[in-house]
Amino acid sequence: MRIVSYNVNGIRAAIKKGLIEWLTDYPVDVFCVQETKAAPTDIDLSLFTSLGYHVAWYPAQKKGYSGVAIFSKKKPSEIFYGNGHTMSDSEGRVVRIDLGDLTIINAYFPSGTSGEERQTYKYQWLNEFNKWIQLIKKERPNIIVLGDYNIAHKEIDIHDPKGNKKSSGFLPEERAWMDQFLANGWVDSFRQKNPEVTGAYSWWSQRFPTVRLQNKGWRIDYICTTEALAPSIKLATILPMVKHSDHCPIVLEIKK
DNA sequence: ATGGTGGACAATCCA
Repeated sequence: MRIVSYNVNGIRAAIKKGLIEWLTDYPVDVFCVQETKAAPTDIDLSLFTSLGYHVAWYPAQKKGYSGVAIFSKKKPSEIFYGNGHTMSDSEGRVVRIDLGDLTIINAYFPSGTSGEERQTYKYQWLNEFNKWIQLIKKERPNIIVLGDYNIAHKEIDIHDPKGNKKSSGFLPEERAWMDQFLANGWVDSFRQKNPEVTGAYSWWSQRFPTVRLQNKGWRIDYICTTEALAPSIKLATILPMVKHSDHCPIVLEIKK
C-alpha cells in the first residue's frame, strides 16, 4: 500500500501544473494533500473520482485558505473532520479516515512565519494536537500521522541550521515538541529508513528562485507511524523532482 | 532590518 503526503500549495494551481497527470503515472492508494486553498466545490472532483478515489476533504472556513483532503482508492470505513478542538477546527487542518483497522490522520500544522500571534497559535495548536493524538493511540494500534508539520526536527533536516536558529519552524521549542512527540511512541518513517541521509528536504522557499536548484531546503513534511505499524514499513522516501508546489511529495509503502 | 515569490482573492493576507 502506497501512501503519499503532499502540500500542494493550492490544489487548483497544482492541477494546472500537472498534478493529475503525475498521479495517473504514479499510482497512490492514499493521497493526502495539505493547503488545498479550496473547497471540494471549487474543483472538478471527477478528476479524482475518475481515477477511483473516494474523497474526504476538510476546507477552512476562510475562503482560499488552508484545507486538507484525503483521496483514498479504498472506501473509508469512517471519516472524521477536524480534531475535536474548536480552535484548530475552523482552519481546516485535520482530516482522518479509517480503512478497517488502519487510521490515517492528515494534518496541516500552522505556520508561525507571519508573526508572533501565529507563532503563539502554533504552540497552542501543537499542544492540543498532541493531547488528541495520544488519546487516539490508546484506542487503535495502527495509526499514521502525516502531513506538513511545519517543523524541521534536527540539524540534518535543514540546509542552514546555524542561520535558522531563530526562524519559525526550527525554534528550540518546536524541535523539542518533535522530540517529545516521537518519544511518545511515533516513528518518523523517513528518518528510520534513512538515518544518515543528508540533503533530504521537502520544502524550499519560493522567495529566491535559486533556492530549490541549490537544494537549500527544509524537511518539514513527515509520515509518522505508531511503533506497532513500523515493522510493516517497506519504503519511506521523498520525491524532490516532483514540482507542482513549493513542497514535494513524500512517500510511505507498507505491507498491507 | 528588509526583501524576495506565489496562491487566492479582490485589498491585502498568508506562507
